Amino acid sequence: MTDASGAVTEALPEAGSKRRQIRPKAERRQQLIDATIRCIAQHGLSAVTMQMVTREAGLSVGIANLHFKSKDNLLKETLRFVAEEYHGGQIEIMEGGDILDLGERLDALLDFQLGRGVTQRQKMSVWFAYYGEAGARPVYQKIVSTVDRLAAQKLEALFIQIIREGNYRGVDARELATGYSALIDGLHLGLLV
Amino acid sequence: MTDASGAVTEALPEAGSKRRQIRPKAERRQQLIDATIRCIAQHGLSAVTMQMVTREAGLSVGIANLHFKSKDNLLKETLRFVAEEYHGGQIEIMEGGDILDLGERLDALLDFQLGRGVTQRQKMSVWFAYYGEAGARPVYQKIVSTVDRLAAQKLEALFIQIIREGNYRGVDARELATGYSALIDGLHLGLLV
DNA sequence: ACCCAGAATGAATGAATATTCATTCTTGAT
DNA sequence: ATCAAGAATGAATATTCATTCATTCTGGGT
Repeated sequence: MTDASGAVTEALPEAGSKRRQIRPKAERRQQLIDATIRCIAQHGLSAVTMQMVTREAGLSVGIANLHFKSKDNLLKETLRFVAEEYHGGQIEIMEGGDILDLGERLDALLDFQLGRGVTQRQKMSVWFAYYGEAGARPVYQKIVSTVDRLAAQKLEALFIQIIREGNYRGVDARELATGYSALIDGLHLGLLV
Repeated sequence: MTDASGAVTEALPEAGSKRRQIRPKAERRQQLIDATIRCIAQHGLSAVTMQMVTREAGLSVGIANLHFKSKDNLLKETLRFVAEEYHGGQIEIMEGGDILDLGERLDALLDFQLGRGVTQRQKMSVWFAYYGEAGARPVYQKIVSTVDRLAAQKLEALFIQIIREGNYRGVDARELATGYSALIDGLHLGLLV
C-alpha cells in the first residue's frame, strides 16, 4: 500500500502543464495502477487498452511498458494491489491490537467491508472483473486465493474467540466464516447491479 | 430456453466430416451460444474471439455474423440466454404448482442453485464474467437486473408464505430474500476459486 | 432430373492495439 | 556550467481480430 489514504484519485492533467516530469519508479507504478483501476471500473476489463490507461494517468503510451513489462503484467499487478489492499485491511482489523472488544472488532470489519464510497465501488468492479476471468487464468486464481485463504483463517480465528467468549454451542467457526464471507461477497455483487 | 436438457455439449467436429450441413436458423443460433458459453468459461470473456467461438462450434468464421449481426450481439444474446435459463429455472420452481409443500419447494430451489455439475460451473463463469463488465455496459445491467428483479419478487413471495405458515415473528421477507440471494451468489463465487 | 432460395464458407480487408526504440528531456552530481 | 544516467515520449511496427462478401453448396419443391 503505497498510498496512505488508499484513495484512487489523480489524473488531472493540470490544463497547460506540458512539462515532462521525472518521478521515482514506485510512484509511477502506483499512478498507473490507480489509473488502471479507474479504467476497469469505467470501461470494463475487456475494453481496457494501454492507450486508455496511460491517457487516464496523464502520461505517454510507452511508459506502461517501461514500468511494467507488458499489459498482462500491469493487469496482474493491479489485481494484486486491490487484493492485498482489501484483504490487508481486513487482516489488520482482525489481528490489530487496538480493538480488544470482539463485538467492536466485528463492527469494524463490517464497516470496512461495506462502508466507504466511490473508491470502494471502483475497486469492487475491479475485483469482480477479475473473478470473471479467474476460471481461465491460473495467475489470477493464485493471487486471489493466496490472500483469500489467509483472511479466511483470521476470520475463523475471530469467530472461534467469539464463540468461546459467548459460550455459544453447536456453532462451527469455519462454517460460520465461510457463510459470512459468502454473504459479504454476495452483497457486494448486489451493489454492482 | 431452446435446449430442453439445458446441457452445454456439442463441438465434436466428427473427424472426417467435411460435408457442409444446412440447419435451421434457431438451431445454429443455439449452437453458437453454447459454444460461446464454453469459450467464456475456458478462456475468459476478454479473450473470446469470433474465430474461437466458431471453431468451437465446428463452423466457419462468417457464420456468427450471419446469425447474430455482430460479436457484441452474440455476447449479449449469450448473456440473455444464461440469465433467462437460470432465473427461469428458479421461477419455475417457485411458482410451479407441482410442489405444494413449502419446505420441499425451498429444498428444490437450493438443489437447483447449488447442485449440478460442470455445465452449471461453466454457466457461472459466464455469469460472473458479465458481472465484471456490467458496470461499464448498461445493456448487460438491464438484462441481468430485469430478470433478477422478477426472481427476487418470487423469492420474497415464497418467504412471505413460509413466514405466514410457520407463524414466525419479527422476520422481514424482503430482507430475508435479499440475504438469501446474496448468500447463494457468494457461495457461487467461492466455488469459482 | 432440375432449380434456386438461402445457408454456409473462408480469403481478403481494414481497423484497433500492444509493443518497440530512437530520441528528447530532466535532474542531481561534479 | 557541464555532464551522465536514466526517465519519458510518441511515431512506427507488427499483430491480432471483427467484419465483409463473392462464391460454393444443399435440399426441398417442381
